[in-house]
Amino acid sequence: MTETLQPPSASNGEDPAFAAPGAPRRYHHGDLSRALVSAGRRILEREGPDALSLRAVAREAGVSPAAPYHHFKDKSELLEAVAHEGWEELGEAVKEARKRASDAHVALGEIGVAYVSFARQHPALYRIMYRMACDREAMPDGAKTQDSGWTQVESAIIEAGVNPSDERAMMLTQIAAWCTAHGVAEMAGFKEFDGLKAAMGGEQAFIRAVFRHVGIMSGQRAAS
Amino acid sequence: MTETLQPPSASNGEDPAFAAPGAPRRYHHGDLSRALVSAGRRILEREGPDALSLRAVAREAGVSPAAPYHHFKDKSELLEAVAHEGWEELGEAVKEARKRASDAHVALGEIGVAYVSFARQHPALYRIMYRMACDREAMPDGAKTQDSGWTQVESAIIEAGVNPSDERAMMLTQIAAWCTAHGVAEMAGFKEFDGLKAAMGGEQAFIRAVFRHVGIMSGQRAAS
DNA sequence: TGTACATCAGTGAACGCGCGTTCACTGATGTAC
DNA sequence: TGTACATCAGTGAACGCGCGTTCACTGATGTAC
Repeated sequence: MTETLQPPSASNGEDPAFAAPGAPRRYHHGDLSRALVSAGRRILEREGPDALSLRAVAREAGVSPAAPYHHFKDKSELLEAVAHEGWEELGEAVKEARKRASDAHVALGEIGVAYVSFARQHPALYRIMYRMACDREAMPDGAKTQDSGWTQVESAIIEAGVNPSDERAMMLTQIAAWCTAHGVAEMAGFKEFDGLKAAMGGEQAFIRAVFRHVGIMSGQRAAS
Repeated sequence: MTETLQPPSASNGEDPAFAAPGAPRRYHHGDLSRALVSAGRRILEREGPDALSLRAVAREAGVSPAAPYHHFKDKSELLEAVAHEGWEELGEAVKEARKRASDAHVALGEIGVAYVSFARQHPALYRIMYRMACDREAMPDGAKTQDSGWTQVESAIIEAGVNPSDERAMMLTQIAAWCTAHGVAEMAGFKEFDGLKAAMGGEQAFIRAVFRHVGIMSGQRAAS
């Protein structure tokens, strides 16, 4: 039995949490906390949000159902961690999009497209990110920390010409942007739109067109 | 035992499905199918979407867990029926809003506000309406029948000046309208917006302002 | 109008399942001397 | 450098629960004669 356990200086890479699937695992995992979160994401990707149970996550990580309790208070804390990672990556994508945008007037649009693209690439993850936010009826913490999507959008709005001391205009523009992006993100996959998507040469073009049509994200109304 | 059963000509109103809670029920229910749907809605209202199990619905309707199977193939068919009723009512609200709108250029805005108001008044119902739509990645059937929201919006778009034979513009405007409405509907409850809502004198005013800010729903861009 | 009988719409007990969580435990690790 | 021991991070069995669904059943209804 001890034969299957490896010494601390195992040869399976520097991060034992991501050892090769078949490789025997050490009794102490190394970084189970992180491994659980990424197991959760794998389940989301493969089986969707409804399959994301605590037991399934433990199973996927190759660990007993009780093990997660050494790292998370309960199931919801684990799910929050998964969602949090999602928001961080979404923030990263938004940041990149903003960097890419040549001028301030197209930045909001680029951000919107990046946002929706992320949601469409990780639909199950996005779903639980939002479900947890809706459950507490608040923006996710991860969306508002420094460098997060929220902050990025705030800067982009200012750069697009909204007076930053006009609190109401700032807030309304933020809200309008988020609502639009969320709406498009959740509905872009609907079959009804397949024809239009094809006619436009892909989903990316379709998303752009919807944003352009909505107006706000193109920047021209941002300074209303 | 037979004493608690009533003859067919019971005195508890014409619709036996909605008899007074305490009143003894006949063995044959009368309209269990409908009673189950409204029991489902009561559960949604009271306990939220996660509590909506088939057993809970049967319990709420005062019937054994097996009874629903005489009316619905399985759980999901029952949930579809609940969602369907939701879409019908939403369509009704949209229709009313359109009637109320004095001129074609404000109709889309009015529709948007009505849509969001419905979602906000029945958040749990709206949640499962949408969840089921997302599960099959398509607009709900109930949204597209005659007199439904979809049809109403279509007409409103035409009246607002979009050329009905320009399929792409029609479709894009439809999509933009739905995405926006959905986004606002799901996010309007977030705590972050409480301050702004209060400053504006209520949620209704807030919703209107967001739509105005987004642009599309005010009609001025509908004829792009 | 009364009776026999098929059909309808319920009952309630049971099935197997996967879930979240707890518990006493044990192997592995790291620190003090 | 070696040893004793506290602490950490796992195990695996068990708990009670509510779920969706099936089943043989039975009471109520409606129809044919």
